[in-house]
Amino acid sequence: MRACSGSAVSPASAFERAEAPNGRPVARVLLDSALPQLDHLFDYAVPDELAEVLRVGQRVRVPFRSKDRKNFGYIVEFAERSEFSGSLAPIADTVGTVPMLTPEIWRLARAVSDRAGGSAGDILRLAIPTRQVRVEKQHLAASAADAEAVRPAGAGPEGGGSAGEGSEGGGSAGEGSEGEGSAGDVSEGDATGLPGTGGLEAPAGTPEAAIAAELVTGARLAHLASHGPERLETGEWVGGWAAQLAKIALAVFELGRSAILVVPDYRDLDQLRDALAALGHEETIRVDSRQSNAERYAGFLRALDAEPRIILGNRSAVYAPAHRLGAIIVWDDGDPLLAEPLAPYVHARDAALVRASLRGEAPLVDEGDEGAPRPGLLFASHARSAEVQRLVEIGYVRSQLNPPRRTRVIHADSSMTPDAFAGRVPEYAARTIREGLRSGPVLVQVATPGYAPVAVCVECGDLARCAACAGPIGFRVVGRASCRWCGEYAADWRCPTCDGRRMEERGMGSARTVEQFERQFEGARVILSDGEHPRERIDARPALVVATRGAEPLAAGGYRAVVLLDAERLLGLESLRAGEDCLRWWENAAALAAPDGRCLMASGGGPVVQAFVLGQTEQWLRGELRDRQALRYPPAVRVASVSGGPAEVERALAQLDGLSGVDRLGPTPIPPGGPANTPRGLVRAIVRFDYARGDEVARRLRGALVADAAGSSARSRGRQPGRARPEALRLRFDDRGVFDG
DNA sequence: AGCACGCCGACT
DNA sequence: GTCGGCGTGCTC
Repeated sequence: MRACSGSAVSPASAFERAEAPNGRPVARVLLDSALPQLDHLFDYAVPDELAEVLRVGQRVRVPFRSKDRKNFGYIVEFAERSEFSGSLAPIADTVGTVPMLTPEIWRLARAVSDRAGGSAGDILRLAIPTRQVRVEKQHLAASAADAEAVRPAGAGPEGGGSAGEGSEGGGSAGEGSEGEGSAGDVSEGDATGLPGTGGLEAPAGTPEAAIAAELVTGARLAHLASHGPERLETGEWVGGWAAQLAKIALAVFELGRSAILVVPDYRDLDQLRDALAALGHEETIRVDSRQSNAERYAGFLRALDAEPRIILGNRSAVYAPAHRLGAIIVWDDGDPLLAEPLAPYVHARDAALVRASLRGEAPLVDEGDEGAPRPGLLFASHARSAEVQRLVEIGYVRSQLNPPRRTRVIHADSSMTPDAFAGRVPEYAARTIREGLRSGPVLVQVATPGYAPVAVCVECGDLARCAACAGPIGFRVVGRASCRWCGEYAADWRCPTCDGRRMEERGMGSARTVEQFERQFEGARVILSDGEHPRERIDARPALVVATRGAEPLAAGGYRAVVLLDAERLLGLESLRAGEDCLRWWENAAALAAPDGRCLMASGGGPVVQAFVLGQTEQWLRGELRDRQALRYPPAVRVASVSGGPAEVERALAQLDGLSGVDRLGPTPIPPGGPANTPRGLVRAIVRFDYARGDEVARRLRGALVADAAGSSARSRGRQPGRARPEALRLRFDDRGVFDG
């Protein structure tokens, strides 16, 4: 029935499922606008001629600012009466017939933006792609044909859906039994003989099925994935994590629920897509920043259908609409790619947490998503983030107990290899590399891309700095020195200390490492993979792969050895998260080794290296979190940065007076210039607050921002047009970089 | 962003 | 008493 047989149940169209005015004369509309003052619902009259075609979630054009100026927006709800004292203007027009904003996504956008001090419209821009009329027509024609083919039996649009609803009733309360019951339905579903479901193995009884069964009852889990690649039935290799998450997502799907898989980058997407395809699931909806608009919109429309789907995408996939969402699965939430660079800068992890906490309470129409229980939440990774560790420690997320399989790690510290450098690597590491190369590929992870990260004066040895911006000079390419900040070539460089004219390379970038390896391991095939030229996959033949962190290719069968270089350099990065990031980079690299391969930590020492070598990363993380608790650093507390003109910032901070659990650092001047070319005279303060205070802090700072924006039109008059006021108040919540200087 | 409204100074 | 400039605030 419902699950895999989704398309056998004539699915009511999104239009039919959405709430109609039903005689109510008022429509509440969220306008498309970036202005914070307009981030609330505006009431409009439902005109008689549109009463039949208006639906909740629909895109509309409404008069705004004057009778004949029109603005786009979404209908969020209908109401009997309006609180607005003036007379209501009527909705002018509809945009298509598809209700694009589901009630769930509206509540999600509102909750997420409230938490981050931003506008709901900014979230909706991530959630809803731009409409493509051609794509929409195609989709509507196709689903009309589908419905036509199935409906004649006389089954109402609710037939299949409500059957599912019945067994779901106690879902959020029950534990395992609910999962078994539903899993039993699946084999019946297979009997419908639908295309695409034939080859699926019902994974009942597997650990993945057990996790899925928990997820659909609303469980929140943290899971450490085992190291090692896995060969798919198609012959392709993917990370074992991808094979496992694909099975979990598929098991959720077979319980009649949608699953959303959120991953950092497109290489992760490809692996999961392949793993799902190998399990027989080809209908995955992809949400990907590299897609064309038409592709994105087509996928979006499919996600709106009244059928469970597996949705696979990068950070904005967390906002995808989904029918009866059963699980949100986030892979490697510590990866900075999951941090949204657009306002209001909400991390996909936080959006997932909010989405998984929303329980449907709104009145339902038909078998709408509101009726479904809360989705489950799964954070999976090879290395836990401090944020998820915190969630585990406060008991909000449950840690999976089964210990992951881990590549054997060897530490070749300086005591083992007393300065025996024969080239780029110590002799012990060189031996490991040579041994590995006899039977397969070897991975060497290095800290820095390019040729050499640093240039120094040949005469006095001082660091070379850019004449234009004072940034550090390095060699991205052999012989070509350029500024690492602004990219300016250092052609006529002069040492400010000794007036020397020549500089030389210091340190080892990936390109220089390749150069050295070609000498040190003569005859070996040396392959470079870095951010600029990433290699996604390599074959099983012997090769020495030099990769920067995060750009390691997947090797068929896994690497014979994984060698981690430059630990001191990575740990020396001036970041609050340096230790946590290192553990993630190292664990992810070690996971690429073959089951009988080795991981060699070639240098370094100290607690982080020790934790990695001994496999005691959770203990280290616990200690780290305790330290941050004591220092009031995130994620033990939340932070918000408040920047702008000194007066504006002071006004905003004054709103927080008298709130307990809140303290502030600064304001301090923001240095003008820099990478973002900050204008002179701006200041920034950092507000730290307990999680319990988050709603209140966001509400008050947001209030200050709205007031500032409202008064801004007056103050900005007479200024050069087009440019935003530089001293305007800016808010940024939970910025991971605030303490990194 | 653009428009209306109101407060205040200057002028027939 | 009234016209109009400009600063302020609202937009259903």
